[in-house]
Parts: sequence; structure tokens; C-alpha cells
Amino acid sequence: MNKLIAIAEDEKDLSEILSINLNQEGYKTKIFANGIELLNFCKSVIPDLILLDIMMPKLDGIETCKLIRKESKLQDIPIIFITAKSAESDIVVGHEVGGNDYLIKPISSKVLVAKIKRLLNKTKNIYGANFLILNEIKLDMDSYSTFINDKKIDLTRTEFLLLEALIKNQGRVLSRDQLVKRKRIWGDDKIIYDRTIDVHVKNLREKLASSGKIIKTVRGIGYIIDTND
Amino acid sequence: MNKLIAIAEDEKDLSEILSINLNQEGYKTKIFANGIELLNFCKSVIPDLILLDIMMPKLDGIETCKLIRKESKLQDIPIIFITAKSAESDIVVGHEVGGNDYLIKPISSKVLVAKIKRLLNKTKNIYGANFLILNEIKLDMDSYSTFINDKKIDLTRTEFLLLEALIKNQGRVLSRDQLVKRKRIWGDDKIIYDRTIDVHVKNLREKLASSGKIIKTVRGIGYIIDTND
DNA sequence: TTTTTAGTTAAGCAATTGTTAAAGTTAAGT
DNA sequence: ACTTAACTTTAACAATTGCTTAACTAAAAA
Repeated sequence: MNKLIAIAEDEKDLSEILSINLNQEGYKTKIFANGIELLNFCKSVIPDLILLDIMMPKLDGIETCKLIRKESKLQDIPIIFITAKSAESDIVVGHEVGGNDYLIKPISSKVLVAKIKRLLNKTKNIYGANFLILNEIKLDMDSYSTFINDKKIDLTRTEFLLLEALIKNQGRVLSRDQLVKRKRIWGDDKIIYDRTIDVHVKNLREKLASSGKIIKTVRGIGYIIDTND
Repeated sequence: MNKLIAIAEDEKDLSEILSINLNQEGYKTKIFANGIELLNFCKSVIPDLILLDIMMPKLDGIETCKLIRKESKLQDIPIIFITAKSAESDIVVGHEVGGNDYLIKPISSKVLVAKIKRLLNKTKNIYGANFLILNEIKLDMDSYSTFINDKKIDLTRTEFLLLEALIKNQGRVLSRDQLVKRKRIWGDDKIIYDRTIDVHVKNLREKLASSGKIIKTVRGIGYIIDTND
């Protein structure tokens, strides 16, 4: 089924380009000049994803997001904030009010589509799949238990979630910085020294024994799961 | 995915003709009357290629190009200058400030499309994944790994990023100075002796083995990737 | 030939990562 | 509330990697 993406953005140039790009990828789009228009529309139709510019007249993105998250029918819709290059603090606030991701201007169409795809596919997988499997490693997402060749091993909560993050991003390097900012592991505002990751990785490798080899270090960048060799 | 071409040209007749021609070829276009308008737009959206008239009111093509090349997010966008028949010197200056190619008025639509295709086809994406491909060389931008004929080779972070810069600017000489100032490689304020580049290039060539031949030295100027011969 | 520029080498040094142990934290049981 | 145990985080130090520089050689230009 064709997904509907709502775009709330007052810069017409930008919203049109976004819309064209998304249409080409097979998404339907609907453009709104501010938060009020968007919310009005949502009374009758529930979009599958919302792009929300933070700086907007009448009702800005942050306030709009807060209102969306209050509506039980709308509260699980993925929201991507659009923010100006400079305003790093926007990202933090965006997260706090329930944003799922953000795009920093100028926006590349590649990044736009990638983020949207990621979010739309994610919501699909949340329901149903309770196992995360990678070769001989199996994570039971319900019981938080880990198996290697169906033999149970004990991981702590942090180790388990770290391994989950790495597996879910298989083939992509995750920097310490990206890892340390994971809400799923460290909540909203806890600040963790990035080298803490190294210790967890060390312990993970140890507990995974020979399977631990798949956690590779990419010097100068971060860690990655790589099953080749 | 459909590419967006930005046209900065004050002669409305010409920009419309260019736009129509490109639309027919399946490109999206956006017209700007001068450099300022273009740069403004680029604060929100990154075009895939820019056509830049040298003679423009407010902010001419050369100055516009200089400003684009200073922005790390925009610095690798292919730029084609549009210049009047007489002004041969424009071509030289255009190259110096980082232009990739030029079109001389009157512009034939055949030449226009050919030049654009040549510049855009250099890097193709496969599977929507983040690959940078040049002949037998493939860079996986997610895992920071490099392949030659699908065989993995080990590059260090710096070598990888240097190769990325050269490939993204294929056909354009990058001076040691330009390279040494790349934020993506050396961050904001690190000062590097420019001949350090030579050593990295030497190591790169060695690791790329026979494929290393494509990194050419342009004596007195810098390095370039050139796949001819 | 002289001068300039680029290629190459190797050593010192800086940056990054691995590892350990101790201190801090949390949670559960008594 | 106290104790204990398990886990997390940090700090310190060791090991490693690879970046940068300087010095020398080779090649090209003047």
C-alpha cells in the first residue's frame, strides 16, 4: 500500500522539492504551511509519517509535535524534524518531545529517502519479530536472553542492548558517539564517557567467545559487525 | 532517483530553454536569477549539479562558485560554468575556482545533455546502498571498506577519506592545499603540512596496486583521478 | 646545469584502542 | 536501613597503529 507522508514546512521551495523526491520513491505527499494546517488534516486522515520543520509561523514544529503525541490515534506516527544547520539544540528538544529523527538543512535527497525508509520499515518489524538472529547468535527480544548455537549465555542488559544495536546496524560502522547517544540503552539525558563503549565491547567479545570476532574495530571511526572472514 | 539540477542564469530566455531541455531528459530543474538566490536555496536543499552563468548581477558565477566550494556539504557538487563565446579567460578562471566543466554560448542541447550525463554518471548507487564506485574500485560509505573487483583491501581512515575526496571530484584537480583543508578528513582546525598528502597518495597508490594508476599527479598543482588511459 | 617539484623512506610521535582494576551505582534480599 | 552482589562507569596505563615530518632521491622544468 502507498504510504502517505505529511510535510509541514513554510518554505515552499523546500517542501516542493521534498514532495517531488518522495513521489518519485512511490510515496504520496501532502504539504502544509504550518502546524495548525497539519493538525487540522490529521483530524480526518492519519498520515504514515510526518516531516516537521521546527521553524514555522503560527504553530512551530516542537509545539505541533507535542500536540500530536498527546493524541492517542497519532502518537505512534514517526516524526522527522527539519532543522536549520546552526540550531543543534533543536535536535535535543526535538528528541525530548518525541521526534524519531531529524534532517539538517541543506537536505540531500539521498539522506531524506534513507531516513524515511528506515523509519517506515522499522515500524513494520516491531510487531512480529521477537528474535534477532545473526548466524549462530540469537537474541530473544522478549526475554532479553542470548543464545550461541542455541546454548544460552549471560549478557548484562547493557551488553545485550549494545549487541542489538550493532546487529541491527550490521554492515554500518557505529561511532562511539552514536552509541553513547542511544536512548534505548542510556535513556534520554544520561551522559556517558565514550570510552565506556570500549569496555562493554571488550566484555561482549569475551562472552561471545569465538563468535566475538565478528565485532570489528574500525580505527578512528567506531565499531561494526562484519561476518566476512 | 531523479536528479535535481540548479540553474543560475539571469537571461530568462536561456534558463527556460535549458530547463525544458533537461526536463525532457528526465532531470528536475530549479532556476535562479543570480548567485545569491542559488546559495539561499542551497541552505535548504543540496542539488545534484549546478549550471552557473559567469556573468550575473548581484553575485557572479565565479564568486558563487568560490562560496560553494567553501561549504563542506556542497563542495563536491559538480559545477558547469556558462560563458560567453568571446571570454576564453573565463574558462581558466572557472577551472581555478573549482568548476568541473563549461558551456559556451550559444549552447547546443546535445552538448548540454552530454556534459551533464558525463558528470552525473560518474558515481552510481547500487541497491540504494551507500556506495561510491569508480570502475573496479568500490567504496562502501557505511562500513568504510574498500573493494577492488569485489576483493576487499584495507585502507586506513585517512586513506579512505582521501580516496573519497578524489573520486567525488573525478576530473578535477585537487590541490594539496584544498585537500589539507578538508574538514571531513582533518576536522576544523588541525594544520597539516601539505606534503603529507604526498605520502598518503603514495601509500594509496601502493594499496590500490594496478588500480592506483588512476591517481595522477598534476605537477605544480595537485592530484586528480583520471581514468583515461 | 641549476632549480623546483614530486616520490620514497623511515623514525618519532600522537592518537586510538585494549585491558585492568577500582570506584560508583543499582537492585535485591535480609 | 543495611548488606551484598552484580553491574556500570571511569580512570589509568599498556599496546598498538598509523600519521606526520624531515631528509634524501628522482624527475621535470627553467
